[in-house]
Amino acid sequence: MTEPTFAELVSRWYEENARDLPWRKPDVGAWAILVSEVMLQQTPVVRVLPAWEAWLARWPVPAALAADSPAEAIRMWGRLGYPRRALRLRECAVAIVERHGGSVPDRLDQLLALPGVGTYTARAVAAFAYGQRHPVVDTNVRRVVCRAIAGEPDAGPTTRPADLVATEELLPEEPAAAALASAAFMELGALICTARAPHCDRCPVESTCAWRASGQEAPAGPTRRPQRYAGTDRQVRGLLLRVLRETTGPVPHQRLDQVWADDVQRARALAGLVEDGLVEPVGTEAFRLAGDGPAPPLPTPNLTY
DNA sequence: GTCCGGTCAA
DNA sequence: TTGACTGGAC
Repeated sequence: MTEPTFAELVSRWYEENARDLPWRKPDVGAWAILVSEVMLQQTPVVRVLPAWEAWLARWPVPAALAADSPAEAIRMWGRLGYPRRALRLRECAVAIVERHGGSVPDRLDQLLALPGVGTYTARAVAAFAYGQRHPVVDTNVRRVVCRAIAGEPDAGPTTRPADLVATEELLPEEPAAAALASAAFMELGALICTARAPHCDRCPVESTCAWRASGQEAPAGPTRRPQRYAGTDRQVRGLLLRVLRETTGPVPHQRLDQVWADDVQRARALAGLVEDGLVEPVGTEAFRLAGDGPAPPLPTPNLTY
């Protein structure tokens, strides 16, 4: 009898303990999975859930989103944060229509070439939507592998090629089992092997965890600079965008002036939104969400002769 | 106040 | 390699 592997232990735990998330249901297509991965990039599951449902109800296929305006995408993004993701997801839909006939590609290089799709998301879609064998490494997986295998207290701030290799070595050979294991690693990091207060008493690999065995050392020091939000351009961008989102069409600049008192910072934030393609000037006195114009005129039947 | 994280551009 | 990019939960 051989000992169960690390991936087998975590996968068994996953099958008993995974959260019941809608994008994990068996009949969910690649587009829905791609949308969920982009939304989850920097955002907790609970906030993504309603936005994902609404987004896919409105745009069930990439071509539907590609045909709609950036403004509508930004509006539907709501308060998920990092609204450039909405813009990129729409650009991604356009690219999928133009390059791949409207179907989410299944090749890693083609996924990586899509706007807003990076190392993590490309592998997540290839694995979870298409059942391919790829290491899928987000911050949770990096932490799990770093602790349980290397015995180190903390993973580095970014995913490095070595992290992909270390994770790949843990995957079962069979592609579907590998995809399941990747989902299981992520879930373990999200629910048990959490950053600050891990629940080792409920961990399926506690007995083989190198970090646990070595005394569960705390991370050496702060690995990240303190993050601030209040008072930053980020906050001002958010406030400006909220006003624009809640209005259809142009908003007079006087109304935008009310969201933030500091003229210099407000102007800088607004210029940044324009620079990012989220907002566009209308004349000299107003701004609107990108493409939030009147519907393009329908071709009118020629009745004039 | 503190925590959180993938992508992209600089 | 570093920093910009949000907004909600705690």
